[in-house]
Order: sequence, then C-alpha cells, then structure tokens
Amino acid sequence: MSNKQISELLKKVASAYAIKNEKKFFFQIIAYQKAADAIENSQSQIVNLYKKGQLESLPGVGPSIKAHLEELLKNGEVKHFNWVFEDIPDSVFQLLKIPGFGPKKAYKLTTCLHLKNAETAIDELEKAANSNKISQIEGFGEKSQQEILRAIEEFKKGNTKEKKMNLSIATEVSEKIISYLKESKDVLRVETLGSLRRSKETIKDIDIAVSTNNPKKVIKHFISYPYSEKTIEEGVISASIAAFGGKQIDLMTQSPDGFGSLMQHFTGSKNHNIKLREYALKKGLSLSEYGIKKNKKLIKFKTEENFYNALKMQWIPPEMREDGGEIELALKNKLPKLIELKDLKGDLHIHSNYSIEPSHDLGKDTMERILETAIKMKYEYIAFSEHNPSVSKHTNKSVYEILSRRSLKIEQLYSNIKSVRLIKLLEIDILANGELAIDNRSIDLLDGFIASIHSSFNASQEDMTKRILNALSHPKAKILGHPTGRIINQREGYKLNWDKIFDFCKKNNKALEINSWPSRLDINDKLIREAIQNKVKLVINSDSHAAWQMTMLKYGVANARRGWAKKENILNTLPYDKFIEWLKK
DNA sequence: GCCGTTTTCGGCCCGACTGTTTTCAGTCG
Repeated sequence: MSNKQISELLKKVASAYAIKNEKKFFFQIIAYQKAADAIENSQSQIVNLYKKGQLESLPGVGPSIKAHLEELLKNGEVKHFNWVFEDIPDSVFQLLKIPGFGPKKAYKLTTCLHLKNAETAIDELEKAANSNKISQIEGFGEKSQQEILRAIEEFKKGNTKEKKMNLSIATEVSEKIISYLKESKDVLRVETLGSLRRSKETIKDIDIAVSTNNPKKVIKHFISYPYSEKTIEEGVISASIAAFGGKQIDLMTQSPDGFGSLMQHFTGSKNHNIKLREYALKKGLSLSEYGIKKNKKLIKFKTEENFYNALKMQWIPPEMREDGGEIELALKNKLPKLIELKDLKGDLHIHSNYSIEPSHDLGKDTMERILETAIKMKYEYIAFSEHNPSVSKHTNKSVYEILSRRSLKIEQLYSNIKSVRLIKLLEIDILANGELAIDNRSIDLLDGFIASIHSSFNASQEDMTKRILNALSHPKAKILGHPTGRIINQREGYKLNWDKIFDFCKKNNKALEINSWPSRLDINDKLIREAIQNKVKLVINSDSHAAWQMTMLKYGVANARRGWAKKENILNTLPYDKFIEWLKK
C-alpha cells in the first residue's frame, strides 16, 4: 500500500467518526486527520517503516493508530475500521471528493436521497438537484442546491480537492493578479502567501494578502478583476474568485499595523501554524492573523520578523514552514542558512540547438545565444549537456565525429568570448540493461556527463537501482539527471532503493541533480533533505531547452530550500576551479 | 487518540464566510 492510500483510509476513518458522533469522537477525528497528514507527507514509505518497526516515529501516530496500521499492512484490513465504517454507505466517501462537501453534508444527502450505489452517487445527486429535490431537504435551500450543481460541474471538469497546478503556472497567475491589484490606490502593499510563498511544487489556491486601510474598496476592486470567472466568496475582509480556467484565488486584507501577523497566518502551512499556536498557548499566548493576544490584550505586528521574535524565536524562511522541526530549531536560534539563487555560479544542464542529431529533443537556441544569457545572468561557468546522438541512427564512428565537431565548436566559442567558462558535458541515456548509450572513445571527448533514464520506466525497484548504479560507475558519470523521472500530475517516478543510491553517491563522489523544470522538480524536497542528511552532494540545473528557460533555475533553488539545502550542499555554488576539481576527481 | 521546555493527565489553533437560520452548523484554510 502506498502512503497516499493509507493516508486516504485514515481520512475516511476521521470522516466516518464525524458522521457517527462528532462530539463524542472530536479528538479522535483530529488525531486521525493528523496521522493521515503525517503519512501523506512522510519522506519514508510507511511499508518500510512498518518493516523496520518504526511506525511510531511518525508524528501523530501513537500506540492505537500504530496497532491499526500494523493490522492493516499484515492482513489488508482493520477490524476497528470496519466497525467505524459499519453504518456508513460507500456513497458518502464518493461525495466527499466534491469541493465544498464535508462529512455531514455528504452523509445527509446520501441518506435523504437514498444514494446506494457509490459509482452512480454523484450522477444521482446531480439529477436530484436538477429536479429540485435537494432544496426540499431540511437545512438545504435553493442556493445550496445551485451551489451543489456548480460543485459537481467543477468535479466533473477534474477540479477535485486534490487538483493542483504547477508552481510556475501559479507564479504566473499570481503575478498577473498582483499587478492588477496594484492599480488600486487603496492597496498599500500586496504579497503572495500560502503554499505559493512556501514554493510548494504544486499549488491548489493562490493566496494574496493586501495591506490596506479600506478593505471594502480593495475587495470590490478584486472581485471586479476582468479575468474573473466567478466570485466564490465575498466577505468584509476577504474574498475568493475563480479565474483562468477555474483557478481559485483567495484574497485577505489587513491594516498596515497588523500586516505582519496576516503574512504569518496566511503563509501557513496549516501544520506549522498549529504547532506554533500550541506552543504559544502553553506560554499563555493566543495567536491569530490579527496578532498575539496576551491576557486578552491584542498586540499587532507590522512585520513577520517582529511576530516570530515576539515568540522568542528566529524568523523562519517560508519554505521551511511545514512542521518538520523548524520551530524547535528557531527557538534555539539554530536555523540553517538556506541556499539562495545568487549563490549559484553556473548551470550544468542546458540543451542548445547544436545539430547533434540526438536521441531526444534538441534545444531551440544556439550555443551563442545561451552564452549571451549566461553572461547576463553573471554566471562563472555553464555546461552544454545535449542528449547523446541517437544510437539507432548512427554508428559509433559517426557519434564520435559529431561529438568531436561539437567539442571543437565549444572550444572556439570560449576562445572568442572568454568571460564564461564552458564545460563539455552530455546527457547520456542509461539503457535498459544499465549500459551507456555511447562508447568510451566518444565519452573521452567530454569533461564528464549527466546520466539519465529516458526509457523502460517500469522495471522493478531492484533492477532500476542496479541499472542506475551500473551507469554511475563510469568514472566520467558525475551527475544523475532527474533521478526519479517523475512528471508532476502525469507520471510517478520509478522506484529506487534510495539507501543504496545515497550510499553509492557519497562513497564515489557522484552528485544527484535537482532538476528545476517545473513539471519535474526532481529530486523533490523530501529526497533533497534526505540526501543532505546522507551527506550526498547535489547540483541544481535548469534542464533548459531554450535560453529563456535558464531562469527556471529559481524553481530548483526554491525546491532545494524546501529540502533545507545550504550553499555548501550544492556543488554549482563552487567557483569554477573548485567545481572542475570535483568534476575531474 | 496523541502528547509533554509548567503536564503521563488534561488538554487539544483560530477565525472567515455561506446558507439557513434568528444564534448556528458546516466547510475551509
């Protein structure tokens, strides 16, 4: 069972408890939700923790839930859960997938409308709404009936509670909204908050905060956004709209003297805030988006720094706010100094359009154009890393000839410019049998190479791991490119034995790539943190296929920060000489 | 059901918004 499946089961238990008797099971509900959350966000496979007997290492998993999980993984089911689910029709859990549906609403509609078949429950619900049956039910009215129809429509379009957009899309949307909001003179300051500020790899809603003395006018301006498709909520201090194909944008306002508190609250994460508020409560303080209450007296904060400092802790970078131990470190004044974009001295994974007749896609821009961009970005060095020439179309001899020409071209380019050092890399396919796509004579023309998998994704964990370690054993294989191969929202990564890979990389001086391409972000934040704990070196690359894409490196840096990476963990923060020393080692 | 920088027992984050209500329940973040 995957972490996701286990987490969903625990969420179902929490929902079922809420239906059975919310008051009686109030704290069990919270406990199950907490455990589900911890499992969903765990960097280790729960199955592995179970085998190692380490289930209790998960926050929120105590003796009782631990025993249930053991039963689940041993027998495939849990007696206690079966009891909890006893009187609750499956249709309830189907309806819970619809935005705006919680346990109570789902249960009431399931029973009142006799939705017996989970598979058809949503269709039947839609029919009932269309034939005006829902507004007749006690507690529902005409408006909620319409709202249910809208929610079902959203659901059928694929906008479920899980649906999220990539970081780059969310960034673009938020930039548009922000520049629109700034047109209002009542907007004194505007910031992107929420998961976008924390640079999560995928974003559900875009959260925007505005500092203003006139929230009414700001909200009016916001809901009048020309690209708004619908006003979802319109309150006194906050509002939500849908725009750009149903993407939800939430706005919160606050006066300037309390804006720091709002930023802190609205940046989250939820778990970070809960931990922080629980901690504060023990000190007799109550935290909210308005400030800190002490003896019923509210203290406001203009800046986030002041807010955290008032709790006697360091300001915590947003990327770290996931309740992963950051609060404890901030209290001890021991937060790591995270890597920043400006620390990077070069980009090692760039595809030019040099006619290498590659196995995969060629870049769109010339080497010259890429070099110009690198100069603008003030890089000390870059590496050209096109895909290897297609093996099916070339003999070893012609591969050698192509790469010789390319080598010469790069040398000429450098002798003409001499401002940015050029490194000759290549992205070489790891074949299904673990061998490299091109032979050693051709590889000798390179300063080193990035080894990547682009085929046969479905091999077993053991075979896949062997395949990679075999390829990395080549002395010139220095970087494992997009190590898991996942494509966000499209393809799961292949299964790997990370203990073995970390161990091999550490011993043999190989680096793992943090690929900055927004739909890859590979390896992800959790693996980055684990790699660092295992003393494995990393590189942050753009994997650009056009010059403008070289700025995508910012997403890799954000991801690295989420993995608590410091400058010294990332090899392409090294100056050229030191970097080459590593490359040739 | 979990958890401990006052606690192994007695707590458990805090508030906005909507719809159906006439003081609140449900959902969300």
